[in-house]
Amino acid sequence: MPPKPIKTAEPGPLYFQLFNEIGIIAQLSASRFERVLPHGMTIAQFSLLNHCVRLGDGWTPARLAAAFQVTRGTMTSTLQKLEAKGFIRIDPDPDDARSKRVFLTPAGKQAREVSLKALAPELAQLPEGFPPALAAEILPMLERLRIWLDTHR
Amino acid sequence: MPPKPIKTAEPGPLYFQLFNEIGIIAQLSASRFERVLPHGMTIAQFSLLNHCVRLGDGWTPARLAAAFQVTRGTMTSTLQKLEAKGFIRIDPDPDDARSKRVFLTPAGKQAREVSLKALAPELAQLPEGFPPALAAEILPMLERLRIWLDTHR
DNA sequence: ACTAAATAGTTTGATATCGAACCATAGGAG
DNA sequence: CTCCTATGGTTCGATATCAAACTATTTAGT
Repeated sequence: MPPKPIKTAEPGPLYFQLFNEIGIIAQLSASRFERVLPHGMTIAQFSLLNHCVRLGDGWTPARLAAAFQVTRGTMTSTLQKLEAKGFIRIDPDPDDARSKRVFLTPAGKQAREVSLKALAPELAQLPEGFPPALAAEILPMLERLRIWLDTHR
Repeated sequence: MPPKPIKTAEPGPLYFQLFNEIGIIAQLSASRFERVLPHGMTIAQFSLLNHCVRLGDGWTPARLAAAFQVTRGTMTSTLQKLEAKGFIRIDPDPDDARSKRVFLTPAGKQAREVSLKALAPELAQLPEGFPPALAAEILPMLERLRIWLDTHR
């Protein structure tokens, strides 16, 4: 049996631990948020409303699916839920008969506001355990990782 | 009513963005890993095998559920799948009649090896986009966040 | 010693998500 | 113009997960 090569370090376990931590944090934060969100409002639904408020609406479902890294099927489902509640309106795209456009309704904007208020106390107690400075520090690195994962499929 | 403290900035959006990135990375990495894992092997199953190899077996399902931050019901399901494939053995706990103990079988250890090998190429191309040094840098911060989220429910 | 509360594991019903198949439309290549 | 490929959206079946209810056992309080 060959002797173990003297590596600086095996990076495998490191990355594995990294993704493990990230997975657990995602799970913990999701369940935390969903607990305080108004009944029937899920993270996916709120995120979509939030996205449209912050970046403007009129997006196509396909672009929304890409933005949130979910399949188009999943996005169809999410949009149907939101439309059923009257939070969004889905119009045909005038330029492309295959496509559609998603618009917020006043009720949708209001639902987003309510959800935001419900989330606020949860976010407010976070800095005590994890200072905003730290969050600001790791955010660019996480972005970098996300972008790389996204582009290199 | 006390006057509003003069904040430097609203930390809300920052944290929101943080959890958003983390959620997307979790999703991307999970689907990435699951694509290369041997058929029928899920992240949850592999993680459990890996956990038992690295930290030793003989754990109770309840402790495993806590370690992976899933419900006991979910852990029951995962363990049943692994037991059906002959990758683990579940014995009664001699000290506590309510409890059980989970042990790896040789087949389980081997399945973990095979999965690890399947994962290796995926991990190997990661440093090009995200250097191990960066991973090592953010890992402690993520741990801190995870621990805080875990303890402060 | 007895009862109440906590804990371990399972089961059940609901749901969010995925992957694959499907149809309709758009855009090029010849 | 005609096909061929790419794209947008939907649907369907499978699955992993959760929350809640349930049984069995242990632990603690009185």
